[in-house]
Amino acid sequence: MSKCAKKKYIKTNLRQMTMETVESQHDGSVTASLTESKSAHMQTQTGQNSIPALAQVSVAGSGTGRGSPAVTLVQLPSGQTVHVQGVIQTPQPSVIQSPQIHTVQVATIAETDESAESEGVIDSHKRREILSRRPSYRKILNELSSDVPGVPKIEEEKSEEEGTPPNIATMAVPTSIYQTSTGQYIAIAQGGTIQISNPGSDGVQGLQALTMTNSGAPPPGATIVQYAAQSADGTQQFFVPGSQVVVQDEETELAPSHMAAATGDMPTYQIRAPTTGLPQGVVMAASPGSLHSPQQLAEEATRKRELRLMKNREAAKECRRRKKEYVKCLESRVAVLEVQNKKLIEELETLKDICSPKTD
DNA sequence: AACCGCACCCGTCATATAAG
DNA sequence: CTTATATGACGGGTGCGGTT
Repeated sequence: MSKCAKKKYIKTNLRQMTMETVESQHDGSVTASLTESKSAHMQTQTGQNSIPALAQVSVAGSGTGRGSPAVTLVQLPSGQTVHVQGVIQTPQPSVIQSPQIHTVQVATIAETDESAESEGVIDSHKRREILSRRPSYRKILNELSSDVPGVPKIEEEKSEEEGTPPNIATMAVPTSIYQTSTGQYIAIAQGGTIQISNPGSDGVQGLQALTMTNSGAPPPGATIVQYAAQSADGTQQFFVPGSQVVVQDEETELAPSHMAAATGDMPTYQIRAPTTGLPQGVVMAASPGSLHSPQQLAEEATRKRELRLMKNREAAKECRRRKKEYVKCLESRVAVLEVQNKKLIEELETLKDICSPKTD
């Protein structure tokens, strides 16, 4: 294993471990430990505040070791003491449990000592089956959000606070999306707008838009874009319908008046008459249904693959964003539960002092 | 300055999960 | 069942701060 790989291995395991600890706290009966990678593990005991029947319990002694199930001593208001075992036990695959399941489990265990233990075993099997289907972060977070007021939910649609960047994933459904031989993406919208997304840059920042004002409205489904990686003069060319060529200027050359200039640092483009034949490196993409030769089929397959990669790239970004949000949500939840737990413990101590006079 | 460890980010692949 | 989407895992890159 190379050094880098080893580093990755350790890093990944650490993250997995911390996440599992986070997950453990969802069952409510184990310690909550949470940090993604800052490794400032704060350990706390989560309160059972959401269950009225268990409003007055003392939680003590918990095992959090990886590999040893967490056992928590819960003292019921009646004075009965029960051992509550953490539901999630290593080396169980990483699972995330919703608070609802946790509620049921704790309530069941609290009934009696022995029956609770036996039922707990059965329940754990059921739970494992349930938990083997890992819900998405969106669902988890939304569940958490419904529990904790003030925690924003992850919406299906992108929030507007992100400034609605011209993202391919969120823009009005384009007529066609094409991938060039150099990895750039060209999306042609219904209105004749050409959007060019550069790989390597953030899909948002790398997006450039062209508006064709004289393209003559090609029939839907018949758009053909031909792209040249770089012509001899160092420019980039896009061949668009109407036997025209969109040429990316090298630097700050002003775009002609017959096309909308890109704003800011965006490169400018010109529509020129096509040069002789197709330049080398041209990728021709056609709408489905018009394929003939094996070469075109191969190109179509490549295009599909690139499209899939692009989608997955965006999905991965979104997934990471959600995961971050999820972790933040858990962190805030832990903080809230810590405070609540502290209060409950203090309250319990007070009640103990009041209700249990010394029997000496 | 060079090196190292760490944290973070990204793209891709494989696969689990959801949707149709 | 098939297809689309979400996510874990992995490898690679970058930036930063500490150490030599």
